[in-house]
Amino acid sequence: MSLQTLKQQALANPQVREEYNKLENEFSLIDQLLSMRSTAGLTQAQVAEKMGTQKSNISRLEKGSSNPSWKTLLNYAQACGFQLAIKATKVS
Amino acid sequence: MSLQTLKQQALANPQVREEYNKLENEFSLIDQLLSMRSTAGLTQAQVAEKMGTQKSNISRLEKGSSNPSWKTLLNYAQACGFQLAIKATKVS
DNA sequence: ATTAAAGTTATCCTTTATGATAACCACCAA
DNA sequence: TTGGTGGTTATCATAAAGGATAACTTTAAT
Repeated sequence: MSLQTLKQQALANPQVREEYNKLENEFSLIDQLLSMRSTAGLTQAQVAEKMGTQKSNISRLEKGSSNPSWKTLLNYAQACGFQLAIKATKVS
Repeated sequence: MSLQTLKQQALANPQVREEYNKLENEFSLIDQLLSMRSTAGLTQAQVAEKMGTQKSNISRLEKGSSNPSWKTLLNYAQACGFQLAIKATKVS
C-alpha cells in the first residue's frame, strides 16, 4: 500500500478529515502572514512597531505556536499594507 | 458640502482610512458567519452542539461584540460545513 | 573573527476570549 | 393563552491571548 492510498483512506474517515482540514488552514494562515510581511519588505521589528507591540510577539505569531484573534490578524495585515477577508468555501 | 465628499475627505486621512478598513473587515466577518450558518440551515443551538459549546456563546459570536480567535472561526465554519481561508489583498 | 541586525525563546503579568448556567425576549402554532 | 423554538443578555470562572522585557541564536556583512 502506498503512502498516497494510506492518506486517502485516512481522509475517508470524516473525523480525520476534519482535523486535517483544520491543519491545512493553520498552515495556510501562517504562510499568508509570512508572505504578507515579506512582500511588504518589512522586518518583524518594523511590523511590531506599526502594530504598537514587540518583535518577540510577532515572532510568536509567525511561528504558529499561537492562536491569534481576528483583530490581531487585521492589525498584522494592516501593518503590512494589506486588507483581510475570510473566504468560506463549502466542503464535503 | 455633501456627505459623500465629507466621507471622501475623511478617508483621505490615512489614520481614518485604517480604522475604516478595519471596520469594513469586521462587518464582513460577521456577515460571513451569519451567511455560513444560514446557508447550512442550522440553528445557533445546533452549531453550538457541533462545536461542543453553548448557544449563548454562538449568539455572542454572531453579535459581533467579541473578537474571536482563529481557531474559533475555524470551528464555527466547520460546524457549518465550510472551510476557511484568509484572503489578503494589497491596499493603498 | 567581530559586529550588527533579524529572529527566536522563555517568563511574567494583564487583559480578554471562551465555557457554562440561567433568565429573558420574540415569535408562531396549537 | 400557553407552550415551544430560536435567539439574546448578564454573570462568573477559567483558560488563553497579547504586552513587555531580557537573553539567546542565526545570519549577513565587513
